[in-house]
This record gives sequence, structure tokens and C-alpha cells, in this order.
Amino acid sequence: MHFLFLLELKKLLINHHLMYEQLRAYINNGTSSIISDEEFKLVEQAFTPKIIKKKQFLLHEGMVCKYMSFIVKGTMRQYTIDQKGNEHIVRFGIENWWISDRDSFINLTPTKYCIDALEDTELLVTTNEKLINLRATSVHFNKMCQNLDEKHFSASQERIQAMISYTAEERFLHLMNTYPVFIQRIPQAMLASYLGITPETLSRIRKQVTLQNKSSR
Amino acid sequence: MHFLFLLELKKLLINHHLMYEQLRAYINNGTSSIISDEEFKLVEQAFTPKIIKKKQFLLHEGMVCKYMSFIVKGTMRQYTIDQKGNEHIVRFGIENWWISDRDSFINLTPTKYCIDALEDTELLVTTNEKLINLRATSVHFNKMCQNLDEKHFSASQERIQAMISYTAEERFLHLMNTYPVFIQRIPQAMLASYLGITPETLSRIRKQVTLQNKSSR
DNA sequence: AAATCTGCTTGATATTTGTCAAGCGAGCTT
DNA sequence: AAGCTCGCTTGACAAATATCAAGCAGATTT
Repeated sequence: MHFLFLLELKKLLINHHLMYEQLRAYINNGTSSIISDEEFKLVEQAFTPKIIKKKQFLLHEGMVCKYMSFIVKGTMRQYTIDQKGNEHIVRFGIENWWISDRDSFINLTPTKYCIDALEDTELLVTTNEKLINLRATSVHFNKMCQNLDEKHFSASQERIQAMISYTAEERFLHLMNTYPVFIQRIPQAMLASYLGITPETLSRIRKQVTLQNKSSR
Repeated sequence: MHFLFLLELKKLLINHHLMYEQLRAYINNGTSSIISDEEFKLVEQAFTPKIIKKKQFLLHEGMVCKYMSFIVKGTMRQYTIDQKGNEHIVRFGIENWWISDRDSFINLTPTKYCIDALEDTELLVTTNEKLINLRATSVHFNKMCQNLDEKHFSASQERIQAMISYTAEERFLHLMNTYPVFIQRIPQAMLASYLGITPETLSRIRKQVTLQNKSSR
């Protein structure tokens, strides 16, 4: 009994180690110089590993979003629920992106979003206070945050532009090109919601698209 | 002749002074402590005043966006032009917001956006290098940038959510509540583009809305 | 194995929005 | 004052998308 417990604990620690290592790799990825062990220790201390099982919630409508989480592995979604009970997916979260409702996180206001996991997902979680401190003390980490923010800006703008200028079919093709991972991993009904259309319409669009591909070959 | 020139120059300097003062006011607005004169001098030095006349371009598709501009007064639009020649407005810029294509600004890639002025607009312009230096030297300015970024994040997310969950009419009503200034200042055809609909549809929606208001009184 | 559920597809029809064409009033130019 | 552009509206019709209802194959539960 004791022995099995220790074994599980060991596995857990190894897994946690791997999670931090991926964060380290991503930090190094964005800068020319490599983050030192001492500096990375500061980063480690600011984050807590967390695993969210499929369908579990990270955030629920009405809560204040106290955490900002770096996704190490897995897929999440951030969505609202309207009066009719329909879900509208604002954002998918995958590896190497933040997941959080920044508005609620910064202003401590209740969120209107839910965030849950589409598959078992590994997170590194931090608070606003720790984040602010860490950004002030670790140059490399701060740089990573800036890069992530720019990535986020760019993605949002791209999405808005697609929504106002493209038809549903064009938006789907655009998504296929930009985030092919989404198409592979995410159930079609959720992709439809993300694209702002109904599942039925997406089904017809896909049929359309595959037919066009076949005839052009 | 000499005299008139000096008079014009004086007017210009006074105007420039007022522009900087507004930036100072906005910086102070976002923090608990007030920015000192020495610190604000650093801010002043990083920016150049610029006036863009109505319909003039600040940025054109294909250029690299080398500047980030703080709007002191006026209205701008950031938009794409599709193959059919239709314009799609991604964003309006008004007082106390940045205007720039951040993606191009950061990565030095050619932009796909045009930015022009809807009315004579006063800007304080800076470069990425100056911005980075200034953020490192002025705590108050850095805080303002963070606040602006959060404002931008929040607005983008809000917009995306509106696009995927609301009908055209709901989006218009939402815009009326969120940015009534837009409705007052901006020609209807451009509002339509911003909402992702045609001018004709917006015209019909407005008719609809005013009829409903009348009957409910 | 039967029953249920989930994710997706398909068809018929309704609703929303776009397209094209015309018109109208206000302000501007000549 | 005549003519013109601009911003907006309106009508008739077309296209895109939603809605409702049904069905179906594969996975999961009982």
C-alpha cells in the first residue's frame, strides 16, 4: 500500500517536471539567449501544476477568474451560454497559449465565460500577483508574455477580420489553413460554434468542400 | 509676413502642448500616483505630434507599419479591401486608444490593412524602439500601456463574442450601448462594414429599431 | 444482445441577409 | 439656379444560413 502510493507520487513528480520543462522550452524558443537555471527557478516557483480532466471546468460563468493558466498539453474551450442555452465558443486553448478570462482576471469582475477541457489537459497555473512579480524579476519570462500577448492580439484581429469579410465556407477554409490542429482534435459541432454557424451548416460546407476537392483532382 | 508666420508657429506650439497634456492626463487617469514632470519629459521626447487630415492615410496595405500612434483627438479606421474592392473595417480608433497594425509593427511584415482618418485627427506618434525604451524607463507610461492592452484585449473578445452569438440587429444594439460615440460620429455605411453587414441591411435594422421604440412608448 | 447516446448527416422549409436598381434630399461646386 | 455628389432609404428578388425533424453508424451502458 505504502509502496504503491510512493510509486504514484514518483510518477506525478516526473510528470510535473516534464510540464515545467516544456514551459522552459517555450520561453527559450522566443528569445535569442537561454534562460538560466536560477532565473527559471523563479518561474517554477510562481506556477502550480494542475491537471483538468475532460469535461471538467476551469472557470464558470459568474466566478471571478483568479488564475491565468499556461496550457502545457491538451485542449480547452472558452464559451458563453445564451438565453436559449446555446453555447458560443469564443476561443480554443491549446499548447503554449494562455487560458483565462483576462477581463475578469485583471478587473476582478465576475466573468460571463465558462472554460472547460475537451480532453485531459495539463496546466501551469498562476495568480495575477505572482505574474506581476515574475514579469518584473525574469526578463526571459517577461519576453515570453509579451510574445504571447502579441500572438493573442494578432489572432483576435485575424478572427474579427474573417468574421466581417468572409462567408461561412471561407471562414472554415481559413481555419483549416490557420489551425489545422483544431479540425483534427475538436468535434465538429464545436468548430461550428467557433465559426459562428450551426452544426448543420458546417456539415454541408464540409461536404461541399470535399466534393470540390475530388472534382478538381 | 514674418509676423504672421510667427503667429502660426505659436498656435502650433500651443496645440502641441495641449496634445501632450492630454496624454499626461490619460496616463494619470490610470494610476493612483501622478507622473512627475521629469518622468513625463521622457514621454514627451519619445513622441512626435502629427495631424492627419480627413481621408488621409496613416498606413497603406503592403507597407510595414513602423509607427504606433496615440490618438489625442479625432477618428480613424483600420480596414482591408477584398478582391471585389469592398472595404471591411476591423477597428475604429478614437481618443485615448492606440492606432497601428501591431502584427506588422512587431514583426516588420507588410500589413494587409489600411488606416485613414474619418476627420482631422491629432496623433502622438512613436516607434517600436522608443516605445520599448520608454516602457523600461517610465513606470507610469508602462502602466498606461498595460491598461491600453487590456482594454484592447477586452474589446476584441467582446467583438468576437458579439459576432458569433448575436444577430445583426443585436450587434447594432450592442454597439449603440457600448460605443454610442461611434453611432454619432461615423457614417452609417462604415458602421455597417464594422458590424459585418451591408449598408442596406443596417438601414433596415435602424428603421426596425426606431419603430419598436415608438410603439413601446 | 438490447438499449442508449453521441456525433454527424440529410431533407424540407423558414428566416435572415445580400444584391441590384432606383430614388430622394442636403450640401457643394460651377 | 442648375447640376452633381454623397449618404441614406426603399423595393423586388436571390442567396446564404438557420430551424426543425428524421435517420444512421459507431461507441458505451445496461
